[in-house]
Amino acid sequence: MTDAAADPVYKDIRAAILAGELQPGAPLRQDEIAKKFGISKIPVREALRRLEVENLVTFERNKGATVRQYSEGEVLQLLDIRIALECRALELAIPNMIASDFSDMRTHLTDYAQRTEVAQWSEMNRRFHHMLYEPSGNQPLLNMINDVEARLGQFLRVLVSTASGLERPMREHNDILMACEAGDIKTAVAALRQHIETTQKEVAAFLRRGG
Amino acid sequence: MTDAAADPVYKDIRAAILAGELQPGAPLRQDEIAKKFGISKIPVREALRRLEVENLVTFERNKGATVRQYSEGEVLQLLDIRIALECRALELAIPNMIASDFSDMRTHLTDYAQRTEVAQWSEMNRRFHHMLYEPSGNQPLLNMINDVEARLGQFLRVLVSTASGLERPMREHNDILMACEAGDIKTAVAALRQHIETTQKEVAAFLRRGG
DNA sequence: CTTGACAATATCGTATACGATTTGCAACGA
DNA sequence: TCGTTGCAAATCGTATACGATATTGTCAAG
Repeated sequence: MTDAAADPVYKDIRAAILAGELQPGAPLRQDEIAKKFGISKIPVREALRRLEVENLVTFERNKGATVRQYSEGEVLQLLDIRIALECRALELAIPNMIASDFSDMRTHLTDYAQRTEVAQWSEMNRRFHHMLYEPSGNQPLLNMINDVEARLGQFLRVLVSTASGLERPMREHNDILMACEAGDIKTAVAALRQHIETTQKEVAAFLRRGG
Repeated sequence: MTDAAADPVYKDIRAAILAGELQPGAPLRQDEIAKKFGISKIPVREALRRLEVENLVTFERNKGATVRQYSEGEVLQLLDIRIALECRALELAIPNMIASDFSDMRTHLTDYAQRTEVAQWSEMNRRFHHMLYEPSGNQPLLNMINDVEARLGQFLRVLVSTASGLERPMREHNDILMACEAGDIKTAVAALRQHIETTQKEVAAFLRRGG
């Protein structure tokens, strides 16, 4: 973060992994990356180590770094973590929501519903969820949600564009938002929880069929 | 982890921070650490960067690393995260608990109650909580709980030995364990939640009095 | 005595260099 | 043909070296 040379490397590689441009298992050669950015290996290594701690990259001694591959079980476990973090975030956020928050979210959902490009669904979905949690004001919590999101990213992007269509999530998003507007924390949290649990079931089914 | 030279540095400094030997704000000089371990600065930097991503250390450009200082608000927010993660972990763990888990926890609590050394309370408390969550089998979740625990460590160690005594936590621990033995997820989670919320209130009070 | 400018020192960040390990390939023998 | 062995190239991990930046101490002017 404070590190001039490593920072662009970190950002670029991270973005490439999240966008799916770098597939799991892809090797990340230090010299190659260093040359590309016109720097030495040392800041490159620091960027890669950082991604390692974020669980996006794996190091093997004397073999270097590769884009991390998640097992099926881990994906389901990460969704359990999402349930924990996001339900709590929503619970904390609802009492802080104001009129403009609701209208922003409504606008976003309307926009979302009209998008036909499958590629954008994933990003818009992500954005809606974050709008729900931001009023919590709990930055460490929001950061953790982002981290988990990043780890699941590759996987869910594929899933969203195949398994679940647009209708079911949209309906559930609406239900959650309505409960928020009513200030009904219990209902909203229950709806969010079910929303993520359904995703979890879809992932499980997707994997069973050999995704 | 895969990194021979940096690993001992990482472990040592991390342990020193968690044990409170390195106070928040304390500078971590690279050359000094390197000499102490008989290595160069480069692996030292990697160890420190790793601790930075774990939020235990802060870097300032051209000023180096210091042990991170948490603000009062952040401590309370981290406790909100504990509520999220630990309640979920317990929920997932209870269905997997077997007789030996219960007896291990009972034994531990009995042992705990007889300790008179305040210094040990914090560690025994930590251990009990982890025994509750381990049967969840969700390793990524357990790792996150550990991370949050580490960030709160310095703070709670002080608190446990001052604000709350031994009686109240022990009673609550007992309540949680009894609900687990009864297989009553709802009651157990509610009790755990209240347990952490009480800690949160104690921290808030402690800070208000200028801890 | 205080304050500001400047020099000396300490510390950091990273490029370069090099030994260590792994990987790819080719020559050889079964 | 196929598996082995050994060498060459690729890649890694880290020590050393050095320019850049921050910190500290000194001295002169006010």
